[in-house]
Amino acid sequence: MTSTPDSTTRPLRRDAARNRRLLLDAGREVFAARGLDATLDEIAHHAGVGVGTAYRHFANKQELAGAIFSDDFAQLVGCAHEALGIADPWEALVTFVETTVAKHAKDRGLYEIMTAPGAMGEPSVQVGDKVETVREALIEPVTVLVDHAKASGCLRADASPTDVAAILLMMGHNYVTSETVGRPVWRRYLWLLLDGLRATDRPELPVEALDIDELDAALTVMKKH
Amino acid sequence: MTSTPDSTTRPLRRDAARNRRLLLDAGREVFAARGLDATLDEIAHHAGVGVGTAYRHFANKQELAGAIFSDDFAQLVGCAHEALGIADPWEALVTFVETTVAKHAKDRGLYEIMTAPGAMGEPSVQVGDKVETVREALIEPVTVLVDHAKASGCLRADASPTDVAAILLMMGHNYVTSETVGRPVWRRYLWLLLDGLRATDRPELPVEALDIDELDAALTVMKKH
DNA sequence: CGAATCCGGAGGAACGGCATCCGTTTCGAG
DNA sequence: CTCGAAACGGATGCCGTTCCTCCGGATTCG
Repeated sequence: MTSTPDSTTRPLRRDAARNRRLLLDAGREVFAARGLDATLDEIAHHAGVGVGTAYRHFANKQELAGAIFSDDFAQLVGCAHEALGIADPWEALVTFVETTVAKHAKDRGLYEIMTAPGAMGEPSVQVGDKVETVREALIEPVTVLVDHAKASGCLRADASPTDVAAILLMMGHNYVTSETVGRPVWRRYLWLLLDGLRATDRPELPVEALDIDELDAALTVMKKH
Repeated sequence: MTSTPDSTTRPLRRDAARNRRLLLDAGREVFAARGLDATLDEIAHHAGVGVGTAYRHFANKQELAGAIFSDDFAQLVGCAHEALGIADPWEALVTFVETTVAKHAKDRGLYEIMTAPGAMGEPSVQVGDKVETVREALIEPVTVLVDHAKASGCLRADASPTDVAAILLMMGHNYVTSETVGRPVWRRYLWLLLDGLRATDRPELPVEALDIDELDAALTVMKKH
């Protein structure tokens, strides 16, 4: 009884710990570069370990992805709430959108996992005491952000929180482009989209925005490639 | 010598002709619905014929796709040139973009083939006497459209013809959404994008537009999924 | 009617990803 | 230092996909 062996937290052997870290790092890099459909083989090789090792540490890709991206999720949700503290409502909204998009631009895996719900083991975050989907956790703050911006008249009145999601979606195409041309072209098009969102005596948008259920349905269909 | 047998144009047997037509129709439908990566097997089955028949009529998917989409290409290029005849420069530009996008919304295959250069046997059109890529054929008229709109002050001064391409690209996400929610949501976001393009004392866009070569490079990379 | 032509769909070949298994190596407690 | 437990690694098998061929039998048309 010198060391009460805890059934849940085993004291990992040194090599095991090292390899686990190597795998996580490699996973981060590879997912960021090639997206979620990178192979565990690929990641293991990149980490300099065998595939078997990878599978001993993580039951499958989903688990690895979960371990890797949960931080980013938390950060993003945090950012949304921080943005609520910004005085200027337009700046608040833009800040959130821009940092999110910036993260996506740097990390293809993050974009894909946030964009393909349930595709990779239902991305989730700790918010307070309960665990939620990232999207669930973002709905509320984004709604507030949008409402404030509309109330203050800087965001067009016919905008909707789901429009933010749609924009995040649409931006996807620009990340690959930006990488291949070696210039953050995505900023141009984000700007363009945001300019479209601005309120300056613009005609009303022709079709009603998505509601949350529709958005979910749409995302779910998309994940099936 | 009653009927000089032409080596290039054989008089197709009746059933063969019928099946060929069936295949083309089925191809149109299936490509439109499921995109370019539909299987020839799928198309054949949908046409009510065997796979073998499909492969006797078309060496592969590319050939079938070519036969199917060349019409649309021609139409689109035609539309671009017609738009040049419209008096109001903004309306001219919007007309072209909107009809193109509308076609894409109805036909996922068309979107994909125009968006993934060389992915499916280099899409081409007859323009006058020479054969060009659709994109090649569109560059010139679109450039003129954009220039006119800028000159007349209705299009923001920092817009570029490649922005039109980028918009076409970005719109891709909205078609699946529109289908699944059963409402042409794509119109909303096209509108949003166009509103972003409008000229009303807007801050200049933060990053320079793509040039043609960059656009090509980007598309080429994207086609590799 | 008969020869030329076409049909159809079972199935072979090639591929790529996922996950396992087991002989070998490394760790670390005593 | 020794030895058993733990971890390693990658060859290997499995499975789902897609592409395309092949050939006995049906159709067409002169």
